[in-house]
Amino acid sequence: MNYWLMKSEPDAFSYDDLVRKGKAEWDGVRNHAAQGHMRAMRRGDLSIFYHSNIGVEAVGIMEIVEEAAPDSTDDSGKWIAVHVAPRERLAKSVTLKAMKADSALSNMVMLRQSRLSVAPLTKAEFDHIVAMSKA
DNA sequence: GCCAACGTTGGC
DNA sequence: GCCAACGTTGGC
Repeated sequence: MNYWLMKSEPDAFSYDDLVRKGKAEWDGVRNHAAQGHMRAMRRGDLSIFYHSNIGVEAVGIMEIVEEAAPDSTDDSGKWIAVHVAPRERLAKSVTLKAMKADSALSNMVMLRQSRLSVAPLTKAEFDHIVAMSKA
């Protein structure tokens, strides 16, 4: 199983919105690196849900429930999307500041390339963020 | 609102 | 195929 981190601006689509819907298409990703990561996702993989711009923090865990398929918001046929479902909200959100300050996360792809909206996490990084949310 | 990082576009 | 110009993302 693989682990991921996916960003959304909460005023467009928040973790609460995902909980309310129960399942959602993660659409609108128009970056080749991020698309590559989404193509590599498998059913059952887990992802951190991260709020960008507002909050700037990891807020929940979600599960990949459907693998890459054409993005319904794309007319060109070039882009794919996956479907996700909420797993659990983090007891305490983990801020970008806290992640940057933690040496255990110094190689995290999202910290090294802040504009990437879909990024892989190692199992150790994923577990570490979850542990931080419980500290 | 500003700016750094980075992706895309288009001229050559 | 290079690179300047420009647009977008996202943190602050």
